[in-house]
Amino acid sequence: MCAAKRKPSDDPLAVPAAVIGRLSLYLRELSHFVRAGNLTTNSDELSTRLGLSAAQVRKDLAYFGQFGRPGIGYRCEELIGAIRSILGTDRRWPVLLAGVGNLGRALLGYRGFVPQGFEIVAAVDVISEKVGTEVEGVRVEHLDGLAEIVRREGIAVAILAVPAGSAQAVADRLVAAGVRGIVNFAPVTLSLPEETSLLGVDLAIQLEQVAFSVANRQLPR
Amino acid sequence: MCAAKRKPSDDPLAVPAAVIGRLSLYLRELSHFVRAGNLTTNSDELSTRLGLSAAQVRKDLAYFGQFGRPGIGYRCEELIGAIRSILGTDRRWPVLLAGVGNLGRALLGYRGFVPQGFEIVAAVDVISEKVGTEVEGVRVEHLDGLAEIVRREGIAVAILAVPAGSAQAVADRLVAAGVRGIVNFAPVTLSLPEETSLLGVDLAIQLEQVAFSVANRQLPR
DNA sequence: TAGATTGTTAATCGATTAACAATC
DNA sequence: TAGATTGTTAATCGATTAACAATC
Repeated sequence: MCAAKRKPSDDPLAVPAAVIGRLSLYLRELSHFVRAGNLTTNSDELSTRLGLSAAQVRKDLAYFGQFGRPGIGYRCEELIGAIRSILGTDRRWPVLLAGVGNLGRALLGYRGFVPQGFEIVAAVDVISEKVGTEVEGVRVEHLDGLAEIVRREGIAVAILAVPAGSAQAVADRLVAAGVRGIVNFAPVTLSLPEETSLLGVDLAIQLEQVAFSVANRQLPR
Repeated sequence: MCAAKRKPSDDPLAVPAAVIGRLSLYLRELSHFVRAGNLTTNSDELSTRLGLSAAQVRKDLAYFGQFGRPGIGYRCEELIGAIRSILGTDRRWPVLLAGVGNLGRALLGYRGFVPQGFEIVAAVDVISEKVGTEVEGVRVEHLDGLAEIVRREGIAVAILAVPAGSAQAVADRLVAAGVRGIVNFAPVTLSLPEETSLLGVDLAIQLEQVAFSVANRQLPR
């Protein structure tokens, strides 16, 4: 009746989340290399730049195929294409923004999304003064129109930038409207169906992590 | 002549970075519990809420001491105080913002920092039209005044929200001015002295991670 | 007391690293 | 060819989990 829940470890094809995180970093470095005019790179250069081991870079990439040539290394453009294809960013992702506050507005104006394949094509809010306005070329619509917007724009991924108090309710509505992945900037833990991808970005927590590290860093001896 | 570099594993007191990350999540949940009127909680409740195991919660906390009572659990307020003390956020951290663009402005207006002990008390930029203005009650000063600002305000931690192209140069100046930890929002890998704490938050990468997860999620069978 | 839940140890699991044959 | 660097296997390391005596 109820299918057994598969843990990640049940799936022999499962790739550790940390590997996917590093894939994004490799992609970013490779773009810099290309901009610097480099045609090829290798696991040593890539790993040194990122503070990893060369073996780790090779192993990470090996989860997905053979992208390098012994004795030569990796062709930057080729590897960029491969990683984009793995991440799924070789195509364009229309993104919905929920919550046009301070942070939401900043995200609407952020230039870094489009080159990576993401474009915020719609924004929703509940404040009537905001609804109907246009911010950074994107029309702000009412939250109530969510399902129609998601269908109209073919949206799979949303950014949640609403106040903490309404984050869970809005997240539920996003899921109900068909959104399949959410980047959540509200400082709350969301409960969502397992099949919804969720990544939390808590700005205060980022500062906390650095503060701990500063406070506990041993001084060089 | 050159002191041997200590790897984290050399230090028997070293706590895994992942543990510190979860500490922030425990703190956030505990605040919610308190707001909901709960006096005590336990490793089961905390872990379920966060999708972890109860053993992990207990083990994480055990790195730092004994905060619970067998048969009872943890007193929320008490544990909050303990975690704040561990993270170093039981005191106020004055924060410097470098880069008053779209994102910088949003961060200046973000209400979530102060309750966690962080206050942006100064902002710097290089654009002369911005210098001298006041944003969200914070005066924007010129980057050239960095060292004096850091000294004057007693700043240890900075947020870097400048364009990618100038991030490394500005980061170098932050370090030279005495900043000891940086949260970097520019989509570049920074090279900084080992003793500087660094955390990168790349907004496009957050979306990439969710996109991968959405694209590769197995549909429920 | 009986029930609940901790802190901690030992066992398991998974991820990273080292090493090297294959090969450009 | 000699040198460089990959992909991959086996060894190591570290983190998570399970289990349970201690104890509120």
